[in-house]
Amino acid sequence: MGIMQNQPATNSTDSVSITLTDRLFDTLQRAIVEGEIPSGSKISEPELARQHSVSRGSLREAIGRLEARKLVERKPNLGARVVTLSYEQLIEIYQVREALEGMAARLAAQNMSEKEIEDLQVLLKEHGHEIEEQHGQAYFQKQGDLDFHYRIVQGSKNQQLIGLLCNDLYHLLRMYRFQFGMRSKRSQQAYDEHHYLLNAIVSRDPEMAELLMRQHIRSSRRNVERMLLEN
Amino acid sequence: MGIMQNQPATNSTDSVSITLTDRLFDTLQRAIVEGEIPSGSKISEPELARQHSVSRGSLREAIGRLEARKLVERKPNLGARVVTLSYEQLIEIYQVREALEGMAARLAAQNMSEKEIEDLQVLLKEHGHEIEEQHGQAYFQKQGDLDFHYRIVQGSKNQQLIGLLCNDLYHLLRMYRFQFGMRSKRSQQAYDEHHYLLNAIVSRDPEMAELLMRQHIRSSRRNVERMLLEN
DNA sequence: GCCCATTTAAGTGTCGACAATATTGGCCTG
DNA sequence: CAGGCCAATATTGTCGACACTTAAATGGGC
Repeated sequence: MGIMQNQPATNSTDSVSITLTDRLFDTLQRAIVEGEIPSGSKISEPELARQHSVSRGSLREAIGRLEARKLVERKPNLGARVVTLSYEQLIEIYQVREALEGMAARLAAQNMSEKEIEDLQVLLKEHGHEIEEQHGQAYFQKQGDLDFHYRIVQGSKNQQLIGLLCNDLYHLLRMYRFQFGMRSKRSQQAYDEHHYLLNAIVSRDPEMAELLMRQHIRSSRRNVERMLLEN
Repeated sequence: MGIMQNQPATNSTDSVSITLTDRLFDTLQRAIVEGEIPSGSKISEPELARQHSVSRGSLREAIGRLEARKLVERKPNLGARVVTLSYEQLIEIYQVREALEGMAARLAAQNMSEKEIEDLQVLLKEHGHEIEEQHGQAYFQKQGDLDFHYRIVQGSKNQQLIGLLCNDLYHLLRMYRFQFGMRSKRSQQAYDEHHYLLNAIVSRDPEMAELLMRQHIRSSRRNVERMLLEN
């Protein structure tokens, strides 16, 4: 299901021997991101523990990780609450993305393998077809955009960058998209921008790649600003 | 009946380190950053727990936070190891810093208050004096540089940015500085670059501020590259 | 009826113990 | 003597229980 499933670094050998806390963390993260556990609500440790049939200790470890990813906030002796989404915070996230993904694009233009670039071209072409078929309403804004960005980030080969974006920021962003119902309405433009960016990467032009990625994200941010001000 | 639980918090002047896990986390983080717990070494939960007179549960929560800050790596059923510092990873950190702090400088040029800017000018002037007095060997490279960057980041007013830089990256960087003995030898140049950057902020020129910050960090990275290649 | 102190309940922080998994050392076999 | 299988040990994962803090409820005085 999830395209950027959380598979911490060692994504090879054993996929079953995951610890209980890990599974619990994944479950809770998905529940929070998709709004199943409402934003801003308090988290009762005994209740959640019973509900998932785990010990409070394990649950607390999972909550700790959620806190590290800024999905919940915890105050001593007061408990944890799911983070409350605000307009300002969303803008902040876009600013951080602009900086980090801009750098990712720069590095990707230098470090992506020829095969990775080819695969990305194929992926982009598929996106184009889907937009034509569905007039850009369904798939693209939902998962395709993240897909494309995800590959660019991976292509940077910078583990620090990859960790920050794929582990910390993307889940927060996904949470906003779910709960604010952010359908983009500009799939065609986004597709074009992806195309230009990919061309810069094909040309191995880091400067241009960073520039285009930053413009792309800025443009996306402005779109969000407009959309939220309409409500 | 009562077991001696309460320990009147002797060692540090922490104002509000309420929970035990918090104190333990601070202690361990410092120990790791300063190399007291060697880089790459395995962390034995029973031993550390006994050594610090805490339960294994509390220790595990602290380790979990250290893992979130990428100071330790943990593999299921195998335990945690202090992260091993590598040349490549340090370069990666500098690339991330270039992106994030560049954005921070851009935002700081827009969002810093006049008073914050004045204070920063005072701080920079002090740095200048210290460089003259000590020929730039002691204080500046050690804390002054981080001090300056810290204020710029705060001045961005972007909480996401502040969190990423001051919580996640800052300690990793400090760890490298400690263990690689990174004395800069270019305090004068760094001071000049700080000066130019601050001028851009005074002029409220975001574009220029970001450009100068990125050049400053790139220059710092190249210096590190030279230094490490000499060994 | 309202306010404040005190008691009561609920929730979080911390601990020690048990179960599952990995590592060490010894023993047997070739 | 080497190498691999197996028991014994140590370490990690998980659990339930107790201590302390905060929130809620109760009751008495005005």
